[in-house]
Amino acid sequence: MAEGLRERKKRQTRQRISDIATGLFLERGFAAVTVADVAEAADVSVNTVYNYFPAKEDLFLDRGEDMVDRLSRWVRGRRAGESAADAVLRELRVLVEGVSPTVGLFAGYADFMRVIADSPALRSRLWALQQESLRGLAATLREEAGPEGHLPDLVAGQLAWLHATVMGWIGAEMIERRDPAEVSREALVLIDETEELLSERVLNYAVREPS
Amino acid sequence: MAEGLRERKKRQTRQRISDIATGLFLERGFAAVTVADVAEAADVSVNTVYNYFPAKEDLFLDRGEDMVDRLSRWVRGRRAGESAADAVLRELRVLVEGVSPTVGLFAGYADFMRVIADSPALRSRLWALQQESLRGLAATLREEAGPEGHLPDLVAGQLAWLHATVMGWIGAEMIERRDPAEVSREALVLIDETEELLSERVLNYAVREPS
DNA sequence: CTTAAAACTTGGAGGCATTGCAAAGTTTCA
DNA sequence: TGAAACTTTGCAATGCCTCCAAGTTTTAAG
Repeated sequence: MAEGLRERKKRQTRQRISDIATGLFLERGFAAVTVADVAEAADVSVNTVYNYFPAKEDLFLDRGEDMVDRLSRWVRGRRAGESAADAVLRELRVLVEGVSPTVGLFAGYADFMRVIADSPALRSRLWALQQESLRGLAATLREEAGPEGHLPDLVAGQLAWLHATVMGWIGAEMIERRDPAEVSREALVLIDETEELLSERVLNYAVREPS
Repeated sequence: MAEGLRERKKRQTRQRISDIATGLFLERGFAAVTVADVAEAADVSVNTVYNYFPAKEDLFLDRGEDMVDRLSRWVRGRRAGESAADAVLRELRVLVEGVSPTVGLFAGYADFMRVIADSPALRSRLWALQQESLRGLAATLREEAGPEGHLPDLVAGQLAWLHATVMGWIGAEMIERRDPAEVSREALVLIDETEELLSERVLNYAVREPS
């Protein structure tokens, strides 16, 4: 059964509102655009906007929500013989080395980050997403390596910190309008340095047994 | 020159507003008390409240602001032969072992934490304070160990994470109304486990030379 | 094809945080 | 004592967000 007309329209409307809102925020800044502005530009009522998005911040950070699962996904998909940390480091290096937009390595990311950096509300929401990511990763590690003790939470904390640190650094550099390829190269160095700060205990946690 | 009447009154008023607000929040929760309620209870106008506190959240987290300097202070005060991490671990252990209210080890902390846990706005503000603490610590480490490379930021990240993790765990346990002495004992174990996750690199960073 | 139920949209009213402004009221200091 | 400096206050306004009741549209059953 093909998905109903209703579903399709809903997704389209949601996407349209989010796109238009993002455009306005990039153009004028987060604070300078009201929800009423967004509603008008998207040709819906303010109530409809709130029907799709719980809060104004979600209009801008809608996409970043796939970032929440990223760490858990990477760990769940680790290869035989790889630890959780190995998987995270490998996946991160692949994206950074490939100058992937997924990690912010594209010219337009500067504008995006500036909007966030200038808005306390958006920064807050971003931290909240990172917290969620951390919680999710801890849950995954408890599933994969047993729920005993503090280790799942502690290792999750280390890996989430690693990820947040690298992403934060990239954001800070990109906001200076630096060349993505150059930032990519230096980010790889940062990843190396950060890896050296992780203990063996962390690096060898939750190794997937060879099948 | 004795401090003027004006200064004294200002400090008293500020303190009174903060105290009354805290009492109301503890009693009814953060969201259920309006700024107008606080103003009325403190017998001042709403504008006066905003004169002293930038936002509603600051009425509750006023005290937590000494927490911002804590890590920097500990590191700056490290003893001869001690690294930054040594100092943080030592000071933290002293407070935890002493069942100090400073680290949340007192019965009333449960109510305090519940108010925060129930309010996204307060949680946000708390993260913001932690971020500030991290930034401050990184600055301190750059002063104390030289500004080259990423190391000051990375080590600051590790130490701030350690502190936030332990404090967060204590908060979570105290919110369950557990016995402070018991939580203290277990927290010491957590600190041990966490220390084992720090690399030698971190543990030996910024050692103060024997004078 | 008709029709009732379910789901979506909308307008309107209202609560609350926060800001700006100008009119008092108070404290300081010459 | 009187002007300067600083505080407090009332008032108005903006903007986020919620609730509610009245339409509209889509679905699915008959």
